[in-house]
Amino acid sequence: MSTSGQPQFRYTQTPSKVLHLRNLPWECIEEELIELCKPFGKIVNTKCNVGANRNQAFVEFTDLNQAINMVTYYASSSEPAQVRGKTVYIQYSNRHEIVNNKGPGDVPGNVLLVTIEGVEAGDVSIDVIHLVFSAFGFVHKIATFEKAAGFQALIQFSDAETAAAARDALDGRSIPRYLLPDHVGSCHLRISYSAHTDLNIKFQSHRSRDYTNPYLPVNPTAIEGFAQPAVGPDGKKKEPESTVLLASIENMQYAVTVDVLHTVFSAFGTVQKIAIFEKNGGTQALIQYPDVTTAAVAKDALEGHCIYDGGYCKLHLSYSRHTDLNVKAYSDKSRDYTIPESSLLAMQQAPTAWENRPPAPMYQGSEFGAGGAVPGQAPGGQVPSWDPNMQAGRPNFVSAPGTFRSQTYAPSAPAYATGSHQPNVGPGGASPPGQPPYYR
DNA sequence: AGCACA
Repeated sequence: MSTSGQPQFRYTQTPSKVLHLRNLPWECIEEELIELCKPFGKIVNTKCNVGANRNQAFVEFTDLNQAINMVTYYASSSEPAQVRGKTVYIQYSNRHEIVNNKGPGDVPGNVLLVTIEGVEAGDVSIDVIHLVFSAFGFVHKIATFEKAAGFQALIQFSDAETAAAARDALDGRSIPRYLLPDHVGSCHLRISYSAHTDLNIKFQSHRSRDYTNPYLPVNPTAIEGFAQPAVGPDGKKKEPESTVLLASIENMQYAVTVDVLHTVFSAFGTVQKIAIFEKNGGTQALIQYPDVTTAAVAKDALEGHCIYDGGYCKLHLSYSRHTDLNVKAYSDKSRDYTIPESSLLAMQQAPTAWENRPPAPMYQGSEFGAGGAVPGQAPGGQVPSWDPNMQAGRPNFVSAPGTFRSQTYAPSAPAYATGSHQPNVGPGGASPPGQPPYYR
């Protein structure tokens, strides 16, 4: 018989060596928490920018007495605890240790993963993204893509400091309205760190840009308005050949594993990579061969055939627009047979290859083979997994009014619409190169 | 200004 259902009342929480701090400035950083708390004892862990407004934090002392000292001190002090001039409210946390202090997206790096909420890929041009983020320093590269979380961009800066300045200033903010199409409501930026350090941009396109290499070839199929469906002599859509086959598995009464597919497709040559994913309620797989010829042979030989007798697991094959799959070397849904098993552990730091697709204008979807290090998708900052959402693309890609050729780069930075009230620019005292935006 | 979500 406990009274566990009883709510915690104010001022009656049991002491904990973990303190809960609230009303912090939203740009508060760990160092400021430590500065505030260390007079009372040793801090073993912190978690800042907690909550939807990022204005809460947790601080964990080595022992309970230190936490009690801090709480009692400020309970009777005439000077309230402050960070950046804001009064900070301190109480015991209802937990006794800080768990999971750093997720993958919290490990600082020079590449930001930006999720632009509430927009479609066509709503925010890469030039707008470039403009917004250039306020904090030279943007080396940008890659955009769509996945379940929404429209996302990886933005590469020179260093982690510049990236952090951009993140601190823009996370939770909106892109200024005048930079967006009228139909876009709000578009909040959610920014975390990517595990990438150097994006591999193969082409300048409406989805990717390498500003360090202006001579990088333009991918003509990736320019808005240029792409037209490739049509064969018979008037049907023509699929360009590829080393990567897309297999749709029909009537899948039995589990089809990576190993099963490897066995089936190895009959025609070396299988380099396999990825299995769900698409529209069905199961599909991508199978990569070293050359187009092998892929063509396998495609013709297996098309319409069943993996198991009795019409089970019938294969329908087409060429994928992927040219090089970016898959986890070893998982239950994917395999990279080109990676020696001995080096699987070293794969942890392997960079993502931003693969371009061959000229395949009927696919207006992403030309990239992988997503970024999305929290929850690439735990521990490991190699991002191949993203099944990339496969089908979006046939009805909405054209953005500005193509990348006609877009000019305004030298001045935009103002940011925000509900907050921070007059400050250049967070943390660091003065970013370029023109910092004003916030109002 | 009121408790983290990988």
